[in-house]
Amino acid sequence: MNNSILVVDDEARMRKLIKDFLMAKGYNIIEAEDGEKALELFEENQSKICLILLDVMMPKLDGWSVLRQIRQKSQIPIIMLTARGEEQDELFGFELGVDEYISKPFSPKILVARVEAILKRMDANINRVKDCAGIEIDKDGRTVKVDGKFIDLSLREYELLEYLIENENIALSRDKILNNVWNYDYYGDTRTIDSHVKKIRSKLGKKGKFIKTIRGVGYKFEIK
Amino acid sequence: MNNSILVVDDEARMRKLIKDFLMAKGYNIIEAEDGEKALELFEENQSKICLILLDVMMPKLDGWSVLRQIRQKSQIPIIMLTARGEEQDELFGFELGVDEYISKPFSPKILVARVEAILKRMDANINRVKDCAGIEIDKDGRTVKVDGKFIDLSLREYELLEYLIENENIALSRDKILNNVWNYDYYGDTRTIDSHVKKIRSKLGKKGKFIKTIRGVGYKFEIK
DNA sequence: GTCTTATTTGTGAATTTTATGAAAATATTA
DNA sequence: TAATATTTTCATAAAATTCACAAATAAGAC
Repeated sequence: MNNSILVVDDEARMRKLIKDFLMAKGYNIIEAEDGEKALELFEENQSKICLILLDVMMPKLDGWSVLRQIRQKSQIPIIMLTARGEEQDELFGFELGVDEYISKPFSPKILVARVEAILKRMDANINRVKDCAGIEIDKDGRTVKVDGKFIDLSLREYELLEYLIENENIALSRDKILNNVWNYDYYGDTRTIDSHVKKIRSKLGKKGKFIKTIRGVGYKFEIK
Repeated sequence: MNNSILVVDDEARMRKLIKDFLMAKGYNIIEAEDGEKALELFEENQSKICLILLDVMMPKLDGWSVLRQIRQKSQIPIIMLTARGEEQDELFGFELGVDEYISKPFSPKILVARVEAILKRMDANINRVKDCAGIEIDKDGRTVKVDGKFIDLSLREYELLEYLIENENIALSRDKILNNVWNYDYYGDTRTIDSHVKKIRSKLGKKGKFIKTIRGVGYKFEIK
């Protein structure tokens, strides 16, 4: 779907380098060789693009101008590519809405890491609904559907389930759960979690088994 | 603990400059004035060092050679310090495992920022999963895979294995193991460890042999 | 090779931990 | 305030793990 990355750089060699590494990670790449082209392509493919990699130094329209124009209508994440000696600009760029800088030359590892870090950060904020193997959780509506059917969860049940799913594949100790789902000043029995887990499991039906018990530790949400 | 940075540069003035800024940020600095010295010091202090700042141009053994030798046994983050005009080498350097470049002259602010950015990213990645010759251990999920297949470990089994692998290549006495894996107030039979080792070995299958017996002492995890 | 010592291994009882159901306490709503 | 729903606690049942013991095996010393 929208996993295309717009790469804007006047050097074909640089574009190719970036393209190779990001395509290997499963992203689709749209290339632009200058600022004007970048704006055009962004316009055309806005719905597909999830992130822009933008070189600062370019003929015709430079990176800062492109940035300003895009920021007038979109909050899409933008990573600026700066060359040597442009460090001084980095500090001022954040005001204009730069999400991150990568200075050339950069290692592919760094490139991929930053891109993924940013996308993850965005996802967390934008993605208010998450679907885990048919358990659909809508954080705005605070509702949960299992196989398309709404199920009723009480406040604690909902929050506990949300927390578990938020931390999919991570084993959570009872203490950690209490600290995050309950108020941190809760001093009751740690076993109260078990009761809630029991209820959630039964309300999830067959999918209740995705809440795994980690003996001696706590619980983990895991689809397996 | 391991917050030392190895700074390798033939110019004493440059080393001092870097040292001053990084020490102000709480890092411990180990200095080397040439490549040979760098390799020696890295060997000696491997467990303490968390990052290497490596000048490219040096007498005796240049930065690239040092890089290559270190990469043969360690994935420690390495930042190369390049002088102006050495740009052409940089792309090839990434293949050798350079994490980042900083070109001289650089501002102290940039130096510190890059160092911290890399360390932060490494932290996030290193901590999560570790792969030792096909034994993959995920601390967040508290799961262990052997050759891609999940194996079930009980609480003690998991913690013991994690402890052994955490201390790869270090012989651990039974007392030390008891103190670290069991609650410190455990006063049972020290032979209990043996039973657990046995179970872990059998669950690891062929790879169980990586848990070595150190007669008269205890055990050691070692891939050999 | 034999003797001594340490380790491995299998077994099952004791212990620990979790699940469950139900009741008590608390909060919410009408 | 009464009725209702939710949260918490508790007791017991069920499940899984831990651990001690002892026989078998292996390693090292002489």
